[in-house]
Amino acid sequence: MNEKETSLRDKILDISRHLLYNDGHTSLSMRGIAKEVGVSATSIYLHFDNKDHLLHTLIEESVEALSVSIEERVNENSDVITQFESIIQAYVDFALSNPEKYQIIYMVRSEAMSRYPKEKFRKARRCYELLVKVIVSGVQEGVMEEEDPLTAAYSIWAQLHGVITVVLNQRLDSRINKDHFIKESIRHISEGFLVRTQVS
Amino acid sequence: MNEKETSLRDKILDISRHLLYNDGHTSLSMRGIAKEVGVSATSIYLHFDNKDHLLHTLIEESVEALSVSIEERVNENSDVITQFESIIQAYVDFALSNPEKYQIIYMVRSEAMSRYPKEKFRKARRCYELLVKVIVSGVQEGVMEEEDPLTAAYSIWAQLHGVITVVLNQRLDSRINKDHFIKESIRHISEGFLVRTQVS
DNA sequence: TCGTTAAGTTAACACTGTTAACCAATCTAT
DNA sequence: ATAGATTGGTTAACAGTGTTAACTTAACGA
Repeated sequence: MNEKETSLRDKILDISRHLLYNDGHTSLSMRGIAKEVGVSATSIYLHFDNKDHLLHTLIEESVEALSVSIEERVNENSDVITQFESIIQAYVDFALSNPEKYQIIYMVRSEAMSRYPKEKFRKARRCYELLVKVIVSGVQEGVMEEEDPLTAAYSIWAQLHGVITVVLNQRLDSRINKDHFIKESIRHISEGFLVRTQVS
Repeated sequence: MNEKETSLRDKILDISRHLLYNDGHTSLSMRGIAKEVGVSATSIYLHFDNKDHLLHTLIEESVEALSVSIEERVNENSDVITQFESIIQAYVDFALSNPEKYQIIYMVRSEAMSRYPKEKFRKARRCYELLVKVIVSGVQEGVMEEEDPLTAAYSIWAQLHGVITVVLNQRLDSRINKDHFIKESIRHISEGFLVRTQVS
């Protein structure tokens, strides 16, 4: 029965994620989730301590999915520049094709995040460390010039996050083509970190 | 009396901004604001249609302050590169020295923002247009190479926003020095848009 | 001085997260 | 096999939320 029927816990998570993404996180209510799942509101408390815990679990899920998605894509090629670019591309692709999961990472912010257990942040650092390793290799091979790879890695994530936020939150000017914006932004960001090769 | 005593409306806005920034926006309640102001909860409805309207007013205030702050700083010097850099610096400085106001622009997101009156977004575009003008000048003078200045402008804002978000939300690794991170990020971002001058 | 308006109030409604108390089924150990 | 504990669910209740309706009370103009 546990095989065919997905567990209540998972059902709660799935429906919560949908509601959270579609209706925003202030209108997300335990009662609303419960009704959608078809169960009593208090049943949720059998699987999650409280609303915070539920949200934190959603975030954790998303971070894990993002990490995996990036790790899958970067191992294949061994050329350091394409590794660098494929990490960036993987990050952006994940965000754009899993907006629910990506947004959730940053959506439930400030208030609930201040209560987010600190040790879970460390899990998210896997991505950072992967990028750091690539940057270090890049510096060794002379295609990058970073004195401080850790700072550089965080800077790249931050810039990418900004770009994605603007796109997903639809704060782009209507005159701007979304795909063009993304492509140009990625180009600028990675060019900002690669040593320029004199072309002409 | 209207001179010495600040209006109730302004008092509500001030206290709301503080509460919003300090306690997060889910724990911000009309009743809480009212209690802090020292007035009945329903009195707020005499000045704002509802909670959304109150939040939107806070955002508008902040956007206005940001715009003014940037415009003040960029007019003085006429060299196009320093103009470009001073816009960026002004944006970052505003965000870091007015975290309450800056964060509020993006804090009340997703759910409330979808109800944010569209025409007010246009007000925020003043910053963008200023930056676009500078980029166009930069291209003319040959210090930049942008085919699409509008897209470039949005890309810069987005990247800066990402960097600032990471800093203000304290999602930086503890091993990273904040000021160094900011300086390096700004450098990378603006270098990504300036034509490289062969130094050596 | 009467009517209108402005700025505030209290009472109430329909929500919210969360806890306590309870119930029924299932598993476990004697 | 059966008594006891555990599991997974329930309903009722509490305190707190946004918001509306109805009411007061003061100031102002005709």
